[in-house]
Amino acid sequence: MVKISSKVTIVDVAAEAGVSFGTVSRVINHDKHVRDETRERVLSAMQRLGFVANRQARSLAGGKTNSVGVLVPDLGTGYIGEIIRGIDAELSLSNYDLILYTTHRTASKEANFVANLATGMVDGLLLVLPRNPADFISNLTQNNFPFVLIDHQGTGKECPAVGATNWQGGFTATEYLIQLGHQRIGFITGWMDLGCALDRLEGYHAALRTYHIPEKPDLIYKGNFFQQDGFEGASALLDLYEPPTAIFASNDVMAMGAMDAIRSRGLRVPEDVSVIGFDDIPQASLIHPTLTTINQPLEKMGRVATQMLLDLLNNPEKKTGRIELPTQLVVRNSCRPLREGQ
Amino acid sequence: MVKISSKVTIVDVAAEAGVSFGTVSRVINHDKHVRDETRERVLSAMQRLGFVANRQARSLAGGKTNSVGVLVPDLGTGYIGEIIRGIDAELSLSNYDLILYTTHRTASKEANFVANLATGMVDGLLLVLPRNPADFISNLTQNNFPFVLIDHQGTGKECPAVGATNWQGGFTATEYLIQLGHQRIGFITGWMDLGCALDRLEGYHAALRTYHIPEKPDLIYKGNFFQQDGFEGASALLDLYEPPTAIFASNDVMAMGAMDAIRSRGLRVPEDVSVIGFDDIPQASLIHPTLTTINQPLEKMGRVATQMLLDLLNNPEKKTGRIELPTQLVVRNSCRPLREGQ
DNA sequence: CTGTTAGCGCTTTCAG
DNA sequence: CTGAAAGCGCTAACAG
Repeated sequence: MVKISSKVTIVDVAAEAGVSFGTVSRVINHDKHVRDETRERVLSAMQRLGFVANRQARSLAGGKTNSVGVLVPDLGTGYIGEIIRGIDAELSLSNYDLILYTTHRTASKEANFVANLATGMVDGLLLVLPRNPADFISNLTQNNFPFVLIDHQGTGKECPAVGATNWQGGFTATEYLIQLGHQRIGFITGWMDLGCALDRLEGYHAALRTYHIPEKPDLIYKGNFFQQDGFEGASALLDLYEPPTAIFASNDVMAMGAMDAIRSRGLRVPEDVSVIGFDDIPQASLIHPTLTTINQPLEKMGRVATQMLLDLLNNPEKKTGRIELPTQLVVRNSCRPLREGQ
Repeated sequence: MVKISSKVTIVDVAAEAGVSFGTVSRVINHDKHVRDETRERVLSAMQRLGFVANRQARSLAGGKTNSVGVLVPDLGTGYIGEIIRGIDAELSLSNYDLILYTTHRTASKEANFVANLATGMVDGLLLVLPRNPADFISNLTQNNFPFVLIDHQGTGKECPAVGATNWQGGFTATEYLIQLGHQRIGFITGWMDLGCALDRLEGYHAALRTYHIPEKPDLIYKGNFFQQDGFEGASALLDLYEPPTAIFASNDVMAMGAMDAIRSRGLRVPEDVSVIGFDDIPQASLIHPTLTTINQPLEKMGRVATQMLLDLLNNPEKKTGRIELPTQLVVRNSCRPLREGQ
């Protein structure tokens, strides 16, 4: 078992191996200019003494921290958890530590965070769904500080980011509903300040147009990604003179809200109204009926973003743009073909 | 806006303020031995230059890192997310950073983690649901390394930990069902290696005894906290010659599995079978019907544990034992009174 | 109260 | 290839 608080330093190792501590440092840093025999001797000394390099000291001297900061808005939903899971997985492969900052969606926190950043606490940054990234992007870019945005539509500027094909997902979901025979398809939007919400809506529009289905503005309800919006949206849609036979919610949480609204009116899902979501969060397969939705590869997005960042850390000059990972239709039990006369 | 990568050091500040850098250090560390006027001068100089102390250096020199490590098994469920949320909230109040380690429930990761620990990466440790804490506890205790366990039954040793009143929760849930008129109450256990699972079962037994309801071993199904166990457990229970009229699952996820099993047999929740869970995870209120359950104050547990740790960090000698936070019945829609002749 | 002097443990030149 | 020396930015005695 590894002993805790082993205060073995390179000096101890050097003594044990009979070399200068500079040589030990070289071995630690995989410097080529060490004779194999010497390296072996040092390595075995390290082994014997149970040496573990002191990160603090390495950072101070070397000017790097070996840890990346991850800024997330929240931890409540499984959504973000999935992304972090991916980040963590990739990071643990590369000897970087993960320092987590939560903004709780407040601007003051974000500022505080930037200050921390300035401390040189981390070598790079992973920004998950930043609230208003514009503020930071220019600052970060100017200072040439490595960072990658996750799941946020770029603000026009070219900067490293990973997202999902939201437009395609919106299209696919709508198309699926159309192919099931639905024509009156309600849509509950996400928070329209976010590019992803916009793209999903665009995808919906495009599918409608592709299949020559008349678009009715009434069928679009403006939500904000919260469950309550789903409930209210579906309620409003069902109150229409010609209510939709299917509802496409911009995220799973709203889809759940919609399902509740539908049932609270004595209707059934999917018999009376089909519901499709977006995200494929873990609970999508846990609810009843299980939710048909568009899968966003959250975990993978975390991984890819991390890879991009590590790459950036190694080649600071490297230019990288936005990467979009494919979304995918996941058919479960919340949608069914339109019945006769419905 | 705070400038990034401001390389201002205490030396710069000292020059700007016209004092020695030692004095600046004193100001940073809230040392009382500084004349107010001097302090002001330094403070304003810091302000002007946008000084931010370098954590690495402070750590190296001062022997502390100003960050606490949080070890979690996983991030998939909202369960852990809630706890982290509490930890994060409390930590952000105290200028400590949170370094997250995920074990993914593998022993090798835990070992790796201990090694990291040895590096002196963190000042203290928050261990969320450790897999086999016995290995670490002795090691940590021997080295007098500050740590707090979260939601794990102590292994008999007295050590700082926070948990919930699982026994009480088990009792309350069962009692609630009994008061609704149920007599045949099925129980799906959690992973019995965990103290919390055991306690919940004990609570169930106690309630039955208290109300003089005969205990039938058949009504207890051994699960492992996974949804699948809930499904299989409920299926098995419903296959009994005298099936239960209510099912108490040791956690919400299994309760959801149970609900699925019930419905897949054409029965309804709660009309035909009542279901109660444990935890009150976020999705408990999102599913249909909403789940009646026992609330565990996850977020608060995180907060309290963090407070304990910070306390420990300040008074290393302080002895603290296990703290149990109250669980609470949350009545929603998955239970109803027993009908005549049921 | 404040300046000075050692390091903390390691990376990086710069000589050999 | 390897040793020696100079810091990284800060804390913590120790003198005044």
